[in-house]
Amino acid sequence: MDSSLIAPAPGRRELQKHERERRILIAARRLFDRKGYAKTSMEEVAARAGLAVGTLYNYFHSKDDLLLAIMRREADRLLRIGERILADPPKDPILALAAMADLFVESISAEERMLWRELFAAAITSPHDLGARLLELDTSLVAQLAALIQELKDRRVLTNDVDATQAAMTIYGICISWGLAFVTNEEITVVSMRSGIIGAIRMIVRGLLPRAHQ
Amino acid sequence: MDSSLIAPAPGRRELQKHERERRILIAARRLFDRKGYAKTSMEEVAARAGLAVGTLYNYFHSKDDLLLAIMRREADRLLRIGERILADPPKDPILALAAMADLFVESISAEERMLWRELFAAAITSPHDLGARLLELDTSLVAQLAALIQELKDRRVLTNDVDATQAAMTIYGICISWGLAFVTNEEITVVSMRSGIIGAIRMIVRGLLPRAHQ
DNA sequence: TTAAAAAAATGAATCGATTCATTTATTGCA
DNA sequence: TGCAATAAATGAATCGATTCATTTTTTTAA
Repeated sequence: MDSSLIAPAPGRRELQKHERERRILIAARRLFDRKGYAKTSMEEVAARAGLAVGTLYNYFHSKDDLLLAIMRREADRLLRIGERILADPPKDPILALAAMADLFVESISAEERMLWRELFAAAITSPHDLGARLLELDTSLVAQLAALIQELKDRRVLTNDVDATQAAMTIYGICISWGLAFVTNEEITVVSMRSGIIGAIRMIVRGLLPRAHQ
Repeated sequence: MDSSLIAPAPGRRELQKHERERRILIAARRLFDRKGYAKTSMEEVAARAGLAVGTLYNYFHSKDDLLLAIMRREADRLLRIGERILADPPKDPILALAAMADLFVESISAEERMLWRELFAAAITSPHDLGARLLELDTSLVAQLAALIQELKDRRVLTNDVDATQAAMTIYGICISWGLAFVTNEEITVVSMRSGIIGAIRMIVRGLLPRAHQ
């Protein structure tokens, strides 16, 4: 008989671990989507995954942690697309920055806004834990944005006065504040969030002061 | 004998109500400051206020609601100062906008940042409840900022192209994102938050495009 | 193959926010 | 003043996240 199926063989444990983690994530995802994050209890997630509650905590430190794991995929996808834009950015600075902002818009609208809302709140509440892990993402995105702006400066498309990091943080901050508005306000659509962000970018690029040559 | 003290007189209930609300707020404030919001239980607040837990809920819908009531004062002060700035704004647009932003900085740094952090998180989690009430404040502040920008446009200090509301939302968004960074990151000081915000305002006012006349 | 060791799973217990049926206090009125 | 009506206070009960001592499974080594 095949001992790898009947009798436990070395490595079995590792496989089981992945399989269970996957099962937990799928169960949680399904329930969070159907009933909402707050209304879903860890008991329910455990039941759907065919495990005991305590077991969930061997895989994820907390309910929020479970949520982060679910949302993480989207965030990673985001960074990869960002790399691509960076490799060959649009010539127009507004379009280039808008392309980066679109990543943010897409990722935040790819999942239930309720889930992002809970994730944001959890990240704020535990800055050392969840928050720190989301911050890594922020930092990477700001770095990408800063690299793009530096590139545009080098091409003389943007003024040399500007500090690329500062500009990146500012634009990213605008994305965050629109993102927060979006996830907390059902009246804000993906379209209005997008045009709000792009409008702000256009304004920043052009400036508020009257132009001599106009 | 004085019936208003010994025997219940009409109006006694009303007085008692205010007194108790005050006692609850003071007790909660003291405990939140000393032990932190999360570590303080409603039982403790009740005990310190000399009441039963259930009674707290006759005065405040939830623990978060209690927190909001504590922070509310600061927010109202903010709006009143905003009115004053609006009445006689600095001539320089950057200084004028910075004065408004300073309000935000002051109010957020006047209390324990941990309390703002919890309040922000709670507002995000319950957008219809707490969030809606904080949103009123945001809306008022954006309106003040927009009024200021309109004033600067009328004086021809800012370009006529700009949409005052859009600019106000953008600048306010930057304040919010810095505020979030501040409350979630101990390394960010009041000074660095302030200079970050003012730097961003300067950048927005001047724009990123190269200037013909430079 | 088997027994000890290590890892993982388990679910009862804890802790805290919130609810609600019951009790107590206040008010309005005769 | 005394009684019914109303408002407020009460704390035991509920519900859910999280912990942890115990049990079960898997691995290791003889």
